[in-house]
Amino acid sequence: MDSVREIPLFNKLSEEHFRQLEHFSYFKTYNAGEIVFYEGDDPGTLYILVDGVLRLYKTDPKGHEFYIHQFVPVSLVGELACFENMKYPATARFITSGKILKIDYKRLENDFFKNPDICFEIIKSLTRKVKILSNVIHQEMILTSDAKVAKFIINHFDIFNSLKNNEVASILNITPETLSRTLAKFKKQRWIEQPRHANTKILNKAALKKLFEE
Amino acid sequence: MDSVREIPLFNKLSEEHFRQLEHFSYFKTYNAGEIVFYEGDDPGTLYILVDGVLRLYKTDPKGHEFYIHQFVPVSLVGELACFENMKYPATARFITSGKILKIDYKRLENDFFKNPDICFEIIKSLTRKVKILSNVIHQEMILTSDAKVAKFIINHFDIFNSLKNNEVASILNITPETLSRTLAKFKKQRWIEQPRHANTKILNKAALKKLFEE
DNA sequence: CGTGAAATTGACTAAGTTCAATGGCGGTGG
DNA sequence: CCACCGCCATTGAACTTAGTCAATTTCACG
Repeated sequence: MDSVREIPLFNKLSEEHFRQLEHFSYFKTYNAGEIVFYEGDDPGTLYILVDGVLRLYKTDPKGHEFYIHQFVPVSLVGELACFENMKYPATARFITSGKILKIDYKRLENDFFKNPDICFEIIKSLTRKVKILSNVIHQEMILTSDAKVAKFIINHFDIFNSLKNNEVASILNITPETLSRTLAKFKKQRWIEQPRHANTKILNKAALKKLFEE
Repeated sequence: MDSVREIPLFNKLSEEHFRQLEHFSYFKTYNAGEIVFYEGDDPGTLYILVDGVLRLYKTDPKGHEFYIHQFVPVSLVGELACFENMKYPATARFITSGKILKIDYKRLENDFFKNPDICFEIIKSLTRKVKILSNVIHQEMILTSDAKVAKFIINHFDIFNSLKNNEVASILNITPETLSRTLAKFKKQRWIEQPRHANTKILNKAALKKLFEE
């Protein structure tokens, strides 16, 4: 994807707007591990993720990363900070290599947002984010560690199997030790099975579900 | 406020739309303590708070209320559940008596959302919510209890003074005991002072700030 | 005053994290 | 081929933070 014209968010833009947009936006490629913006950075740039996986996280005073979400293309990122003119509330780091369209927000004409199609896309994006954050709150504040692990195994079984426990723990915002102990507990109850060199098997889905469905 | 015509969200609506809207919406008054909807309820109703204070909270498996936000008029509530057709992710309860406009979402014509002014209001409402939830995550996941209390004292000094510690604790999602101990700690450090029958005095704002600004 | 709610305090508990030790496993290089 | 290295996983013990429970004191207010 090399042109703003290919971005779904803008698919109904007028030719005039396209030409404007091209003047104050550009594509940038990133390597895995590179930071797009830091929590606390001043706003002003709107990001559209067009390639790669972008992780959003906050950092606590002890330096621990608190995982919030991983975006996949095509996603609008950073609009809250821009709309509200507040510092970015989280850090964005590429997990894979990727590409982003960077847009100078301040130079976007207001009438840009008069376009109903753009508005609709923005509403969709914001709605997704409310949902994401609402889920984060549920997962982190309401569920116990056991419940989080059980939910992840059931709802993201393939991801669970493809990632190292290390990575799973970081997504769940628990330590690898806690994950290890929780899995040991599940195995002891014979709710799951982890044969050597093979995928985890769920033996008692109902028991696992009971942990996170009240 | 007795007419949909007075609601800012709709102030640019056509006469035609007003008449439509009046057909599938109605005002309802509530007493303090009454529930507007429960977490887990099926969606379908859009709420516009026009009078009173409405608390949004989740309930954890132990039955504790997890405070998320208190809305004041005029606020759109429940739009996420409606847009995404998902169960309400939290419970809404009136703290004071109040009044709400209930709108049957399914009967809203799609062209309702073609109205740019409506879209703009929805974007504003969603933006507010992303901000609210983002703050909730910061407060609850990143800050310690001490930091939460310090932040609340400084940023909501008047509210802190006007509420019972009981209430403050519930807003901060900590127990009254923890709040009491934290305040005792602050007093011992001479960061605050609490003369009998008088408002709390902040003696060392910088020290308090350092607790929640990294 | 007296009564019931709110606040305080102490001892204990619960849930997870931290730290440290150990074991497994795969890849690499002599 | 195997010894070594580094990363990951596991396990135990101590620690941290805040919640729980219970007893007591304070307070507001009729």
